[in-house]
Amino acid sequence: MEKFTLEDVAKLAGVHRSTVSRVINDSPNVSPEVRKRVQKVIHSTGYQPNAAARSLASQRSYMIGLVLPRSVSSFFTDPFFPHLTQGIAFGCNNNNLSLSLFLAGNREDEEKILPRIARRGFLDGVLIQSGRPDEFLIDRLTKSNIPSVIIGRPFLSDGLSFIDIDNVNGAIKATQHLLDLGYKRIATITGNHDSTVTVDRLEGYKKALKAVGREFDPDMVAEGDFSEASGYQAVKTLLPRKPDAIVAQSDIMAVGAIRAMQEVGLRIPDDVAIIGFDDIPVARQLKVQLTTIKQPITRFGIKAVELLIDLIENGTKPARRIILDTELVIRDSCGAKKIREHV
Amino acid sequence: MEKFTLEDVAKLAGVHRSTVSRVINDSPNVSPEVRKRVQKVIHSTGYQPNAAARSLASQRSYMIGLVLPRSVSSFFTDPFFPHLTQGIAFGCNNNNLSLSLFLAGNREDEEKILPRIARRGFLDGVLIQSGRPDEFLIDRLTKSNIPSVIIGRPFLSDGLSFIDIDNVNGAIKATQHLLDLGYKRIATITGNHDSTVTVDRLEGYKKALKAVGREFDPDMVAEGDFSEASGYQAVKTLLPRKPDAIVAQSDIMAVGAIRAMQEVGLRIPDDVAIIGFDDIPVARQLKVQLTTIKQPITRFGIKAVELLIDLIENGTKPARRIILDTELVIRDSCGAKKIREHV
DNA sequence: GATGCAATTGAGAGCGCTCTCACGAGTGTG
DNA sequence: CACACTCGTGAGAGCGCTCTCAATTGCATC
Repeated sequence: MEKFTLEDVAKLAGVHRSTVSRVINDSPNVSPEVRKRVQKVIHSTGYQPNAAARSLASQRSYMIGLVLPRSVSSFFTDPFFPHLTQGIAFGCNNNNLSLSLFLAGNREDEEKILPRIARRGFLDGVLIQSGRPDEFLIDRLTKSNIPSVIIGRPFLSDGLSFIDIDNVNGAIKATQHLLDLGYKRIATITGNHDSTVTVDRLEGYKKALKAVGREFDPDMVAEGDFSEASGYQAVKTLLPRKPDAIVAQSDIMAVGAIRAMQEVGLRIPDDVAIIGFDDIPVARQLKVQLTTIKQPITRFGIKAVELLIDLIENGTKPARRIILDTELVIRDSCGAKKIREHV
Repeated sequence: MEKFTLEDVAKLAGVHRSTVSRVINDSPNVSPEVRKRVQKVIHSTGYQPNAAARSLASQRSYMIGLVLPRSVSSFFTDPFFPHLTQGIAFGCNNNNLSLSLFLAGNREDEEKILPRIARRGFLDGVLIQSGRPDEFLIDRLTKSNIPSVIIGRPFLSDGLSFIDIDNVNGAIKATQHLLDLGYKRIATITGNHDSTVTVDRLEGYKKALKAVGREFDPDMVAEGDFSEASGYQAVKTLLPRKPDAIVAQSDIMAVGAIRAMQEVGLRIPDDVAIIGFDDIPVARQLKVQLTTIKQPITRFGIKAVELLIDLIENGTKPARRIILDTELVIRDSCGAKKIREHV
């Protein structure tokens, strides 16, 4: 098992190293008998080509990186990220790629990580979670010419390839749903303002209101940070404004919001309706199941990997963009299933 | 920027490739002036050694793998895993290692992943999350001679190196705390029974009861699966037995349990006390802050990486074990801070 | 001034693959 | 039967590093 190389396989099969290489990379130019003989040896010996040698010779590592800048601290508070990571891992498994994970806790980490990521001969490409407006890692990595796909629209998307879900439209659907049900005082809990996700979902919220001639009221907006605790806090701010419905920009913030409302004895959806965003499992597990905007999280991850492969194989120019659709999932937290006598 | 190699740096610095290599790997035998000159060139050109070439020549990849078998589906329902992953990532950053992530969704994934992990020249070692009793991946990987550290005591730990927290003792502390406060009918919500975590924590619970001469009552045990929903369900089973306190084997199950109890109007800790396990952030964010057994999650991850490095550098024999201590964190969910007139 | 020794540098043989090129055998064509 | 052409295989030159060994130098020693 120790140090078993191509050469050894070749000897056992009575052919030249080159031929074994051809079999492994299923090149067409090998006669059926020889191919069979070589495959038999490979199988019986459990031979696996040396990854480093292969990378060096072929200039391909078949490994991609997933980079989470320090700004993505919600990796640990929002189940969205583990799910996304899972989707990406699936995409990698399906395409015989390996996935390398880079988590930066602080600026120092980012500095330390950067040269490792950009090192030639290491990664074929990277997926970078978009972050704040001036994202150090995105800036550096995209400049380093390594094929990169940004997960989520970056603030400056010029010339960059990215994949995102249609946040604007998703928020429109959510707000529209509440409007259709006759709610009048629709508040919203946003993520942190320095995220395009927040910006886009807020824009959708505004657009939906405008579409029915409703005035946008800044007082009906509370800023959170995509954590459960921030949803809880946001409700404290919002309650004095007497909303009858809330658009939460993430399910996990909706969970926090519900907790806060239940504490003061408000019933959902009777007193206040609430709609989330993401459709993570917890949405289904609440006592009052959460109506939400479903993101195709797993598909999102898989598509991201496929887009990156496209860039790796066919060049990064021109920049490509993929926007995935969302879906309104109606459960119980907005009262759509009851007959509403409102309006 | 394209194809800039050691040789190019050498030419610019007017020395031989070997010398540049020495500077990069800070070998002592380089004169100060030359070292300075070479470093200047490296800096000004932004040179980074080719990872594949280096791995091939040195037989070290400076990359380790984190393997999550399909049985670890709670990666997505329990925040414990993202935190652990973070700890591991920190450990890697501190030691200039890269981290490769392998998530298996099903058996097919595991088969597909295995040869990639075991490929020579790819990983220096692997961290494997322990799983079910007959874990396919653990079995295969440890047999393949790649240095491996199991995260969490495996069922069959013979000859394997692993790291775990002291689950038995942690559960003793938890149960003891409730006993000390005078609770009489202490129930417990466990994880899935085919996990050593569950087994160990249940054992601690039993031991603590026995230590004070209390009989163990199987009816006071409800099996969950470390998910919030299972904690919720478990309470439904447990309530008819009228417990006055509950040891939940994870915070997230405690959250579910609390939700269930609040729904039927039980107050915490006045009607039922509850203690969790893990000390994830949510424990602090609940209205009634959760008393819990704190795991040093980040340190756990860092230590795991260090143990693996030890195995890589000094050989895997004899097998090494690290058991980390837990800590009782007293908050409000057990009533310890009020003066109890019970007993 | 011959000798020994440490410090510094250069030379070059790998590491285990891929991939182009050359070669020989087999096939078809006029 | 000479020719071109395809197909399968072998040869061997890299890929960009590391690391051992040899060569060179400077300096102390006797």
